[in-house]
Parts: sequence; structure tokens; C-alpha cells
Amino acid sequence: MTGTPPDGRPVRNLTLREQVLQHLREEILSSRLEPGAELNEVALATSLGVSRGPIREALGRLAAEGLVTITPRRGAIVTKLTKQEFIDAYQVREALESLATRVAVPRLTDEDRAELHRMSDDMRRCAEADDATAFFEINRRFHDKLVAASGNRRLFELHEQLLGQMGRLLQKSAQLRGGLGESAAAHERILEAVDAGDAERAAQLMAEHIEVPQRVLDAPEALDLFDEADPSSEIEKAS
Amino acid sequence: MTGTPPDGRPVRNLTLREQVLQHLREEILSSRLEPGAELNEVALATSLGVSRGPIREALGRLAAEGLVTITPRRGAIVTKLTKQEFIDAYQVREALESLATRVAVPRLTDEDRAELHRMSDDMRRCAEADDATAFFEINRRFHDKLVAASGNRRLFELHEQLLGQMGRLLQKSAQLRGGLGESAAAHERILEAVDAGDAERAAQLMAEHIEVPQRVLDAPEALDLFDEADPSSEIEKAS
DNA sequence: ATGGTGCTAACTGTCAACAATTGACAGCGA
DNA sequence: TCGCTGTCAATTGTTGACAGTTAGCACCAT
Repeated sequence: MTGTPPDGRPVRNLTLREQVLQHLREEILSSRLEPGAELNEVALATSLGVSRGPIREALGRLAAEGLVTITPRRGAIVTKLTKQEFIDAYQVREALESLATRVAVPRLTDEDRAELHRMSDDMRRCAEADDATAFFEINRRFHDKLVAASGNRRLFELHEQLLGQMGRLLQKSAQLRGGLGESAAAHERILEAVDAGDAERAAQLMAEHIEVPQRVLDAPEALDLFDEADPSSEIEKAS
Repeated sequence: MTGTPPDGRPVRNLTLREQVLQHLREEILSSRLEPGAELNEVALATSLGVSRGPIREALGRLAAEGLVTITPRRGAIVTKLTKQEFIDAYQVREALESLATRVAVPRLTDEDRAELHRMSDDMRRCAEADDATAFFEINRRFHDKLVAASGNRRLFELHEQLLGQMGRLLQKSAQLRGGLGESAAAHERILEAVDAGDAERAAQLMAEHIEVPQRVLDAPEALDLFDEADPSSEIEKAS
């Protein structure tokens, strides 16, 4: 009986496809591979020491997840959202997190609430220290925590996927929200409603909180986080 | 200059993977392949006259879409939602369609509204004729129409994917909603708010409309649309 | 110069064969 | 009878080779 090692699952017998998938996903999410980067199959294959089969399968999955954009017979690149796509995603995010908040509030334990407060306090500190990087990391955990607390697994997965697709743009766009302080305040207001057990109000506040950068993005093309070039062209991307 | 044929895209030069993907997706969505059905790679390959490569890639994509469940060295089956997963999906659907309605209302043209009314009337007729099949088809188009009218492409895709996963269960569960008449009435109430240009109210009504079967599903395990057997087991399903 | 044309190299799409794993079953022993 | 063990057929995982397509470039004609 050589029991399971300190691993999560039975015996850590990962398929090559799974390893490649995991690797590439991490590379993209961490922005080591930036949007628009070309993903050459043979280059990846030799680089990772596997054949093209597992690479292709992993790329296909990532395409279905939206992290990669495949154009048949041309190749794959790291997905680059247009401004419109980013706005669309933001809108969906608002709905998902609002739902999550509404569902999560009555389910939160005291420990959950305590942790949320801790994160909120940390964010406040980061805002005052003007440490944007740390702020965003905690911010992400704060939102993730609420979504997870909803107990809705599908919701959690969709949310994770959506935020993954939005990537770095999330941080860049959030910076024109009116400063970290305003954002920290929004979280505090949300937590107030959460503590009061007012799920509906918390959900509403969350929706408004997320809605802010949307409005900023909508009107002024001042920010060129996007380099729209060809509004034409047919791509696969998923379906 | 042999121009593009009456095709939608450049020259209709579909990849085998795409053809297989399309075929399998259709088979699943139409329930010709029912949940739990095993998807043997060699069987599919010989059946479709291609090698296993494209089959595997298509199955991988379908797994990422949630239509197929792959367990790493075991094989693929058509995804079978548990009761909890179905309830979760229903909850997400509520949020998505509520958002879609809120966004769509101010964007609707007169033609859009006319078509919605037409569908609503048709549903009313089907309800009175007790034609559930036709009712559900129109119902689906009604909801799709609203989501499409939101102009949010990501929202549309997620919605389509979600409803695809829910599959036949949607119809079965909707039948214990209180009859087709009640459902038709709900659509009529929504359209009232739509006509009045009251997006917020329409969104709220839509949320309530979708919420109904959720409550029915939640409490009584009376309906055994699901055959839960092993609440354990580790599966891949997507991530 | 300039616009079109035909090569060419690089890349993706597909296939068939090989390797590894799994689940089932027969057979053995208690 | 029951449980264990070893073998086997079936199925998935992976590979390397081949075929087809694409994009870029040099070249030629105008």
C-alpha cells in the first residue's frame, strides 16, 4: 500500500496534454506570454520536449476557454481583446459578481466575513501606500472569495474564465477608476451591507462598483489600451 | 475571379476537426446522443471516415464547452449534469438573461418588439393547444432574441453555451413550472415592461420568470430527472 | 518604378503505427 | 464460496512522417 503521496489526487499521473495545458495557461495568465504573441506548434513542441499532438490539443482547449485565438491553417496567438469585447466582458462580470454576492451573503460564516474584512483593510493600506500591484492582488482575492462563497461552482468557473480573459487590461482599466482609495471605499460599503445581511443591497453595490470602469471605457477613446487595426477578418476564437 | 459561393465565409474550406466538432455538437444538442452515452474514439473515427486525430481534438473542444466529459485515460461521454449542477446553471442563466434584458430594452427596434410580440402570441396559442414541443422551441427563440438584442456578443455566447449544456432537462424541468399558460403569461408581463421602456422592471420580471423552476427543483426530490449514483469520483469536465 | 507571378520555406492538418494504461475475466488458493 | 492475482483485449496517449496550405520574396514584364 504505497498510499497517495502528499498530492491532491490519486497518483499524479498527468497526461502530457494536461501538463502542456497547465503550463501554457499559466504562461498566459501571468502575462509572460502577452496578447498577440504567436504560438508556434513546433517551437512549443521542441521547447517542451513533446510532439505536436499534445500541443495542438492544449491549444484547442485554450481556444475554447478564450485565452487563445486560432485561425485555421494560420496558427494560434494569445487572445487580444478588442475594446468592445472587453466592455462586453465587463458587463457580464458585473452580472456574475452581483449574482454571486446576492447568493453568498446569507451563506457566509463568521470566518468568511472576518477574512473579507481583513482583505478590505489590507486594500485600504495598499491604497494609502499607493501600492497598486499588491492592491490588485488582494482585490482579486476579495472578489474570488465572494464568488466562491456563493457555492455555485459553475458561477465560479465562468467568473474565473472571464477574469482570465480580461487579464492585465483589468488592472490597467481599473487604474482610471478614480484611484485606489475610491475602490477601497467601495469594498467597505459592500462589506457594510454584507455585515447587515442585506444581500440585495450588497449585490446592488457590487454591481455599481464594477460598473464604474465601464462608463470610463465607454465614452472616451482617450486610453489606447487597445490597438484596433483591422475591424474585419474572420476568426475562430471558440465556437 | 471565382467569387465566393453563396456561402457565408470565404471559400468553405472547413477543417476536419471543425466538421467533426460541428457534427458532434449537433448530435448532442439534438439529443440524438443522450447524456451518458460513451464516445469511443475509434468508433467515431471509422464512422465519420477520419482518423482519431480530429476526433480527439473535437472531443477536447466539446469538453471545454461542457457538452462532453472526459476522464483522462478512460474516455469521453456526453455530459450528464447532476441536480446541483443543473440548479447552478439555472442560477447563472437567470443572471445572464436578466442582464441581457436590461441592456436590450433601450436598444430594441420596432421590428424587434413586433417579433417578440409575435413569438409571445404564438406561445400563447401553443399553450392553449397544449403543444409543449412547439412552445419550447418558440420560447427558446424568444429568449435568444432578447439576449442577441443586448448587443453583447460574449453574453450571447455564454448564454448559448449554458443552455446547450442544460439540454433536454430545461424542457422537462420547465414542465413542472405550473403549465405552459403561466409561462406564456410571464412572457406577456415581460413584454409589457419592454413596451413601456422600463428596462429595470423587465429585467426583474425576467429574473423572476427564470427563478420559478429553480424553487421547484430545490426542495422536492420528487422528480428523478437525475440518477445520482456516485457523488464521489474525480472528473475533468473542463478546467 | 511598379504590379503581378511563380517559387520556396515554414507551418498547420491529417494519418497510421506504436506505447501505455485500464477494466474484465479466468484461474488459483484459502 | 470468496478473494486475490495474473493475463488479455480494448481503448486512450503519443509519436513521427507525410500532405496541403499559406505568406513572403525574388523575379519578370510592363
